[in-house]
Amino acid sequence: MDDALSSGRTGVSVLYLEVKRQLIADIQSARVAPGGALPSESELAKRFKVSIGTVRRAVDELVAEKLLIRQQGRGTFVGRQDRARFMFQFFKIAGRDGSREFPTVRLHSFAKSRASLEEAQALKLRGTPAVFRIHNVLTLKGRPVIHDHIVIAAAMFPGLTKTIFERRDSTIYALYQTAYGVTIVGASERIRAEGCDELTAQLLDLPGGTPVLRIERVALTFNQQPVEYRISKVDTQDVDYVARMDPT
Amino acid sequence: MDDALSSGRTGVSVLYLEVKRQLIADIQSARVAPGGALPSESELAKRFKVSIGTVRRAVDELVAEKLLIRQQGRGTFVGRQDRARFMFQFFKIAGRDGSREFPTVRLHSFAKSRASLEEAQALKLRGTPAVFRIHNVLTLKGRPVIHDHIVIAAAMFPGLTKTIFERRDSTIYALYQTAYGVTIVGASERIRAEGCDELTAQLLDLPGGTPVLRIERVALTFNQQPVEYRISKVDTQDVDYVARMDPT
DNA sequence: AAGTGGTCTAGACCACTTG
DNA sequence: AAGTGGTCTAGACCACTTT
Repeated sequence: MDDALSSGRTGVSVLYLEVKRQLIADIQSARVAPGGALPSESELAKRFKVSIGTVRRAVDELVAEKLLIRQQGRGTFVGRQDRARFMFQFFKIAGRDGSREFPTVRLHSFAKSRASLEEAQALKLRGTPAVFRIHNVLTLKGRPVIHDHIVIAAAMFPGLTKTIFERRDSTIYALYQTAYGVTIVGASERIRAEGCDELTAQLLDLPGGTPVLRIERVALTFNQQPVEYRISKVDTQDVDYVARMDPT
Repeated sequence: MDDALSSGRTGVSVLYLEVKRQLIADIQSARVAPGGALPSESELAKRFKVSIGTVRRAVDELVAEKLLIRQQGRGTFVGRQDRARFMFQFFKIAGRDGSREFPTVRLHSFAKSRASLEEAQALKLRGTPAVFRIHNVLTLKGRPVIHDHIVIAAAMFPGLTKTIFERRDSTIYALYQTAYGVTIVGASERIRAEGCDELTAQLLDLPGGTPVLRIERVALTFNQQPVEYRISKVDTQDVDYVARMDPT
């Protein structure tokens, strides 16, 4: 993170996008660690040889994308995958009354095996590569309501073990970020209703065939690269999946 | 839409928010019609006695909220509730292969009656007010897959009849906007899985009790005011509800 | 050619945090 | 008091659309 922008002013300027790309590169390569402070805006303006307004525009977008956090009077910091952010951005389950609560997570199984074709496709991997396969049971208000099946490429998380996974002190996405430098920036989900399978019935203590929500999530890092494929089965007798449709 | 900003610079400035409020008021009161052009940015800057950059910031946000549409070289226009926008912002159902298609809509029933307690609460109305109650069947690729139950306050749509409703030439939200000046700006949804009821089974040609997606939507106009309460039952054998989780 | 939005600049002044 | 982000200004220049 040292020099002015190299881009040869390619006809169509959009200087601020070049600044933004540089900042993303600096975040991605961990030249600035999660939680760490960026240089001040005037400093960045000097380095990139642009006006401070142009830096602000680039930073504005990164703040909107939650990669950076501004604090007036203090500075601008690299965003962290903490609990609050997880609850806000990724955990869409709420009680009938609208209550939102961080779930208790119990690891049911952790294994290394080969991806199915469907899983490999979702993760954009070729063949049937080695993956970690994790089953979790999430509890809300003392009742098991979610059965998560998580699949991640072994190649992206070298040396991951059951112990490391269990001993994490925050969210799974925080583990990805701090231990493997993999920042989840978004996800896409596909949801449907189905009669629940046997494993889910057992884990959630439901009669077989009870209608459950099936949420298929692909979590993405920079450049839309898939990181995690997760299938959640949700017992929606007491909870809902809540979505807001603000103009995108 | 005539004078400079009246706000007495109340300590904390945020001038651009004042401009934004003014512009919203102008849109809401239909001083500028849907599809119509706003005055140019320099014109607005003069009227509001602010710099053009401040106008731009206000307009930027309204564009992000899809209330305004900018077209370089042409002008800035008030957003319309057309099919494209409906598909993009509100219609979240896609085929297994990801295909998105505008559904064929068949009116099943149109009636005026009283709101249930639950409906009144969702629409933030007191007592059990008169409502229009509409059942629609939506078809994709020749198969009925969605059963919509729509509830709207009669008071907000005076003179609405089955004929007016059926003869609309675009989306329901376009009808709200053009015929009643009610612009839908967002919605919140609660989703769960349940065994399908009898009416839905009949309309979607399903065996009773088949797991279906139940989507409860409250569509909102300005100031988060509820306009429409809609319960959609979706047969997710061939389609999914798709959601993107970009940082909000 | 005239008018619109789109980008960028250079700087003023304010609000807030820290030492 | 010094340093940071937050708002606002006044203007230059560019890209695009319309006449």
